[in-house]
Amino acid sequence: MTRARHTDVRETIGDDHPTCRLRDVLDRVGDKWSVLVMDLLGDGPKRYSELQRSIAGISQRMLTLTLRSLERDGLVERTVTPTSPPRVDYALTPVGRTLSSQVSGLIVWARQHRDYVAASRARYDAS
Amino acid sequence: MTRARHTDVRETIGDDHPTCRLRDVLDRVGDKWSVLVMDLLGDGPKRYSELQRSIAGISQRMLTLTLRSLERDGLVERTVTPTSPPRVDYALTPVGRTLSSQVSGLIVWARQHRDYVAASRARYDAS
DNA sequence: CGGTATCCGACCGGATACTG
DNA sequence: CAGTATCCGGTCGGATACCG
Repeated sequence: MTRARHTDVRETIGDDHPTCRLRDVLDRVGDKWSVLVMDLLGDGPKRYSELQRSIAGISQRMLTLTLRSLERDGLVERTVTPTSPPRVDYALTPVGRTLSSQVSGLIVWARQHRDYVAASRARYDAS
Repeated sequence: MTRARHTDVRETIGDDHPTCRLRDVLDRVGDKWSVLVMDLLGDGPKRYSELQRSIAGISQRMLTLTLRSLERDGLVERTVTPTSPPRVDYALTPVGRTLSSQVSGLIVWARQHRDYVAASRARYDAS
């Protein structure tokens, strides 16, 4: 939202001119909390409190904001069971699952190459 | 298998050791400029000024910082030709290419689903 | 339980100026 | 051409408090 601040993006990157859209989606992937949430939800629906426990370090504020934007993008579905106290479940939508599998590929990459990256950094910083 | 395809994101994130390295790598993907630069370099080596021209909207500062961190991570190689004026070329390393291909998967996803995402947002914002 | 509202410090990144 | 240095406004996100 209001990413328009960042000037007019008429660029040669990608084939399609509105790179803003492309960037919007990539920003979603770029968000570290979104990635972690989508990865967890790839395992199946989870309650709010489950997510909060699983992602130690995330603040209530950020968990809510993350879930809201994922829901807004149609990647996550929110289900409220009006018991008392209320129960809220989050699950990936079908489209959300397709993104989740892409993200999963990235995570696999990250795990496979983290030693390489760490070594590269050490070497770079040494010189 | 219910959770085999997932990473150990369940580890705490509060303590910085185990997961933060994973996150460091994902942050690289998360950076919007890094993604664009890697995508461009996927086509072959490029000069500094070519990148700057292709990615309209990027500041000189950010292009330099982005390239430096990609180089530090061993994903991009910097080659200086000491002519006058100097010429600097950037190219993906072999490992950089493997990440680049993951990234292109994401970009393909983004193109395929950008209408869906846009529609979801419109519907969400309307309610 | 599952949020919302508000404050505020940290950091990110654009603009600008200068250099080998 | 390919950077580095500095300033600084804006945003992100943690902490805290409160609510249905």
